Amino acid sequence: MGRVQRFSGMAVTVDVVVLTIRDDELQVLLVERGVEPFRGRLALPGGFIRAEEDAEPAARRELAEETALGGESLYLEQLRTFAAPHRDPRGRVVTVAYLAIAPDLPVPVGGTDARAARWQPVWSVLSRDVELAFDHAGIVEHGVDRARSKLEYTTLATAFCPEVFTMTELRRVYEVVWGVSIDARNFHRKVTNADDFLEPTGERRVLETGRPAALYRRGPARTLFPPMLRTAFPPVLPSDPDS
Amino acid sequence: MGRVQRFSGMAVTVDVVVLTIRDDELQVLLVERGVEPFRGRLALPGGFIRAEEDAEPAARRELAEETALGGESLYLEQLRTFAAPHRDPRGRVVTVAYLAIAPDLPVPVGGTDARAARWQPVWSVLSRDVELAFDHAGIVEHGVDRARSKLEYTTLATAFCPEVFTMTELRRVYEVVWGVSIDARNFHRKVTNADDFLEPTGERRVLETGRPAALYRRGPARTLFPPMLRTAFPPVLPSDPDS
DNA sequence: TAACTAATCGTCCTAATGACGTAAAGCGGG
DNA sequence: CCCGCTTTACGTCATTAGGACGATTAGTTA
Repeated sequence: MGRVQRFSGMAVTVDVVVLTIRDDELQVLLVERGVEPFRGRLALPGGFIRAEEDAEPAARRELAEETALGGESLYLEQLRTFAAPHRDPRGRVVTVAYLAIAPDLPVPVGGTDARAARWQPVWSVLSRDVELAFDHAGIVEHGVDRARSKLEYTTLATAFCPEVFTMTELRRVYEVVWGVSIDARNFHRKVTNADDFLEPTGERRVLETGRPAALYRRGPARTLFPPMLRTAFPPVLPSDPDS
Repeated sequence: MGRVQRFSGMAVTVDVVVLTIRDDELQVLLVERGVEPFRGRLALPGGFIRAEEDAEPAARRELAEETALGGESLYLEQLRTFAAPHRDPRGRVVTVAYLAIAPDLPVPVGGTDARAARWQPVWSVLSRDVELAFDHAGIVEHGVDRARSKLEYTTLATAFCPEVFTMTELRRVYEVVWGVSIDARNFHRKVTNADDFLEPTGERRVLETGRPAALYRRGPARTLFPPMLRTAFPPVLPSDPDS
């Protein structure tokens, strides 16, 4: 059986948009590039898929190598593939982009790699205040768009939360990602009515102030019914047929 | 600047899941393979991305070459990328899968290519009664899944319809793709209330029997609000909306 | 003990929608 | 020309989801 490279040999990479909520802001994980092209510029963590490796394991491996983010508790889904002919000045590079959602991490992630990994508010990327390498800004846009959509009809919001969390923490996820404010009482009613979205742990957490909050963990449901519909669509991004 | 093939040279292809509704069934467009591997087996239309070509143009080109389907009125969106190391026995082939939706075509499509293109009911693929080449059965599953979901939140259903269509034709799209039956009167009310989903043409079509039906064309809306929620999720396999 | 804060529960009212009845607009046959 | 048949179009009713917002609860700190 002949090798196929004679048809079209292209480099294939993975890039990961890791989103989290820090300081009541939606933030994305970026690494500073140590080599040309775009040396010193911020970019998404990622790298080449190995010869005997599927795309998703490659995404988890690159994430672990560059940002010391363990893949275990990390939500990861394929976003879309970017294949514009000249998106990489080195030659033909096709990248499979992934979207990851992480809870707010107790320690700032530092790569085992030479490059420094850091969290950056997504608005600074979407507004182009921070310029990313390659077409990574567009990839971040797609990732944020996907996350915003999936909060509506899936239980993805819990991926932003730690193992156990309060109702208010979950509500903050929606508020921060969507950029809206939500009535705490209606949110509480709706979320507790949705089947298998949340499981009460029975425990409660005492905060500095106010009534102690009940603690929940994610339920088995992956789709949300009835969905959390955004009545008004906040200013976001250019429209996109995907997601 | 060095070439990048030294990192990981892989063949990159596109494959297209074209869905339509024929004979009140959801059908997928397949081509018979003329070469090894899987010679004679049915497969999705597709082929290698050219050196200076983006993925979506490649999908439209392959579709035109193999199935004589013009890309103009065709809805096309990226589905996802399949990159399992041994999905192609010839070597490392990564494929970017696309989903296309077409109205029922007046003439059966014949490829300008040597291979014959034909429509096949999706249930025959999903049930594995018809075995496709490579991992294409799984790709079809993803495509059908995507189409079913997007009927809920987007105006994708109109992509199954011709330029102008009746309310009943649109309702049949939902019934066939979801495999459910829908009350014609509630559907009519809901669809006409949704903003910018449909535009009445003012014309009406006289059929052999029954009251003439008003004709509509797609409105500008791409998302559907309020969405068409599936209350019950039907079995994925054999669909029989009648009876 | 009072003041304060945040979480939780409850009430009202409107919009959405499932179930289903009924009228309208074409046909063919007597 | 009316009648029965078929399919589309419109209406009614009852239930439910959900937005706005009042009131209560359970902790804290002063």
